[in-house]
Amino acid sequence: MNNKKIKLADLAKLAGVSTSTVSRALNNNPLIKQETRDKLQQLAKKHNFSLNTAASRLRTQKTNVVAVIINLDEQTEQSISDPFLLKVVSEINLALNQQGLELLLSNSIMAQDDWANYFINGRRADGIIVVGQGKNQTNIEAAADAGIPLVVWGDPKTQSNYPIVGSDNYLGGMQATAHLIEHGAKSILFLGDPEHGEISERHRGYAAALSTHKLEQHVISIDITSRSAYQAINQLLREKGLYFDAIMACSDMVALGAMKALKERYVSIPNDVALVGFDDIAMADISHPSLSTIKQNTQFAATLLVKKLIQQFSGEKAESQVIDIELITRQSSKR
Amino acid sequence: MNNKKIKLADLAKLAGVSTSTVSRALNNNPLIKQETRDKLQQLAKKHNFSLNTAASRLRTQKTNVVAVIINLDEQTEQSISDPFLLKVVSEINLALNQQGLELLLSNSIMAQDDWANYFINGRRADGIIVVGQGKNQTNIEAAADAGIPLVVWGDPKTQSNYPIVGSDNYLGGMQATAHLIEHGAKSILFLGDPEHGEISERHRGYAAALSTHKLEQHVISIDITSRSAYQAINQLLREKGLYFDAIMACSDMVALGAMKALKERYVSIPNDVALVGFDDIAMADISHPSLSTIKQNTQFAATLLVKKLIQQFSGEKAESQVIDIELITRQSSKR
DNA sequence: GAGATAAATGCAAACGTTTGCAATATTTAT
DNA sequence: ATAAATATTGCAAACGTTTGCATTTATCTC
Repeated sequence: MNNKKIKLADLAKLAGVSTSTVSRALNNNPLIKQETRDKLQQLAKKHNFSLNTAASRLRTQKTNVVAVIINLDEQTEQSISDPFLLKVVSEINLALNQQGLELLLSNSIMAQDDWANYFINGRRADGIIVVGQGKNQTNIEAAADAGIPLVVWGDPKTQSNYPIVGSDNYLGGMQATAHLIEHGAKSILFLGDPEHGEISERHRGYAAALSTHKLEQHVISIDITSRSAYQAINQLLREKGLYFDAIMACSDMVALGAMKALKERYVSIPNDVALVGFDDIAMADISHPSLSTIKQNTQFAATLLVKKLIQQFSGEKAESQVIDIELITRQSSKR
Repeated sequence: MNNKKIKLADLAKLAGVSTSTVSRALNNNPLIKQETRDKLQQLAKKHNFSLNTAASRLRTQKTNVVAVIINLDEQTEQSISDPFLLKVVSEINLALNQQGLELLLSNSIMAQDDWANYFINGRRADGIIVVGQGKNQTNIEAAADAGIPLVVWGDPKTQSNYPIVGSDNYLGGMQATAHLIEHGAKSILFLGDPEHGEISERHRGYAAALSTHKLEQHVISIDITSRSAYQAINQLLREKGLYFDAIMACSDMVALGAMKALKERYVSIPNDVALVGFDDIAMADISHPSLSTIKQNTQFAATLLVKKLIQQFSGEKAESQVIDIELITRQSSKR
C-alpha cells in the first residue's frame, strides 16, 4: 500500500502525457480523444486516484457542496430529535447526491450570525439550504440580499426575498380541522405555538375552518414537543375536565404526546376525542390507534429545494413554491 | 454590498502589512504581536472576511472535515427513517463541531466501493465515521488497512482492525431478557434479525439469559422495521395464537410495531405480553403503554467516536470501546 | 502531394493560502 | 552607546488543479 498520495502529475508521467490531458480526460472533456480518455480513466481507477478537491475548488471557484443548516430557535432539545426534520434532511441529502452535490451538515452554526460568510466566502459551500424558518428571518434575509444562493424549507406563503419551499400549511390546517368537524367535532383544540412560522399558518387554517362552521377557537399554546403536549393535555384534563372533543395538533409528535395523556386517562380515541396530527412521520402509522395526519411530501420538496438552489447558481431567480399536502385519515379521527 | 470577494491580500493592503502577517494574525499565531492580531481580526470581521478554505486546505493538506457515512445494507428504506440512526448522526455533528470539525454527510456513497479514496485521496475529509456496520465489513477493513483514519459505530466486540464504539449489546440483550424473566415471563420471543451485526449480540445475550433459567428460545427473524414487526406478530397471533408471554425486540421501532399488533388484538401489555425494546428513542417514553427499553448513550458515544478519530489524525492507534447501557423500565414490562 | 482545416495535446499561468527562512525592529545586557 | 539577543514582520515558494492559448498531429480538399 502506497502512502505517498498520487497526484495528477504522477498519472501524467505514467501515461506519458501532459497534466492538461489527464485533467481533461478525467473531467470527460470531449476535447480529448475518446480512446485516450478511456485509457486515462482506467489508469486513474487502477491507482485509486481521486482529484484533489482542494486544488480543484481553488482553481474553479466551485465546491459542489451545499451547506444544510437545521435552524432551530432555542428549543434545541426537542427539535433535534424530531424525526420529521431529520427525514427532511435525509431527503435533501438524496436529492443533492443525485445532482452530484455533497451535503455539509450543521445544526449549531446558526447561533453565530456570520454563517453566510462562513460558508460562502469561506468557500465551504456554493449554496445554503436552511431547514426551518425559526424566528431570525432577518438573518436569512440579509444573506439573500448579499446574493448568496439560498433556499429555505418553511412556510412558502411568508413574504420573503428568498425562495421558500414548503407545504400548504394553511390548507393543511383547514383540511384537518374540517375533517374533524365533518366527523362531528364541536369543540376542537389547537395544540401548538401559533407564533411559530409554519405553525401559525396551520393555526390560520384551523381558525378559518372553525369560523365557516361558527365554532369557537380553543388554542393551547405549547412548546412543539410531545412532552409538553403530554403535560398540557394532562393539566387540562385535571383542571378543566374533558371540555373538548377533538384536537388538531401542529405536528405528529405533539399529537402523539397528547394521545398518550388521553389514553392514560381512559379518554377514548376517536370516540371521546378525535385527533389529527401533521407531518405523517413513520410513527403515525404505528401508533395505536393510528394517527390521522396531514402528510407533507418531503421527497418532492427536497428535489425542489435542490432544483431552486441550482437555479440560483446560474444566476436565475427562484420563486417560493407551495407543495400540496394530503389528508391521511386513520383511526384516530374516524368515528 | 461588495460582490467582488475579498481575499487575504486585500486585507493586507488595507492594513499596510504583508499577507503573511494577516494569515498568522487570523490564525492566532503568537508570532504576531497581540495588538496587531486584534487589529487585523477586527478588520477581517468588519469586511466579512473568511479564509478561503479551498486555498488553505490545498496548502495545509488538512480539511477539518469528517465524512459521516450512514451504512445501511439494502434495507435502505426503513433504516433511513429510523430515528435512532439519525439521532446518532445528530450527536456526532455536535461532537464534531465542538472540536472545530465539520460534517460531510453521505448515505448513498457506500454503494460504490471506492468511498475511501473518494473522501480521503480526494481531500474531501480527513477522516471517516461509519454509522452502522452493515454486512460489508471487508470494505471498511480495507480502508483501515490503507491507513485511513476511520471509526465505526457498531458492535464493539466485533473483531476488527479499526476501532468500533458501541453499546454493550450482549449485556443489553441479557439484561432485557433477564428483566422479563424476573417479571415472570416463561416464553420470550426474540424479534429481530440475528444475522445482523449488533443485533446478533443482542440475540446472544437473550440466549444466555434464557439458558440460565433453562428456558427455550423463540426467535422470530424479521427485517428490523416496525412494519415487518407488526406483520410478523399479526401473523403469529393469527396462525399460532398467543403462545408467548413476552417479547424482547431488537429495537424500539420493532417493539412499537409489535405493540401495535398486540393492542389491535386486545392482547394486554404488559399483563398478557411484556415487552422490552432497545435504543430508547423519544417515542419509547411517549407510547402507551410506555416502552421499557435498553438505553444507548449516544451522546457519550459520539464524543468518543470523534475523540478516537482525532487520535488517529495524530498517528495514534485507537481501540474499540464498549459503552454502558442502561435498562429503563417503563410500563410495558411491569406486572 | 501540398495547403488548409480540424482534432488532439502541451505550456504555463493562475487560484489564495501557509510557512521556512531572511530581514528588520525592538529590547536587553554590558 | 554598542553589541547581542529577542520579538516582530516580510519574501517567496510551494500546494495540485484547470484552462486560454499555442502547438503539434491527423484529416481533408483539390
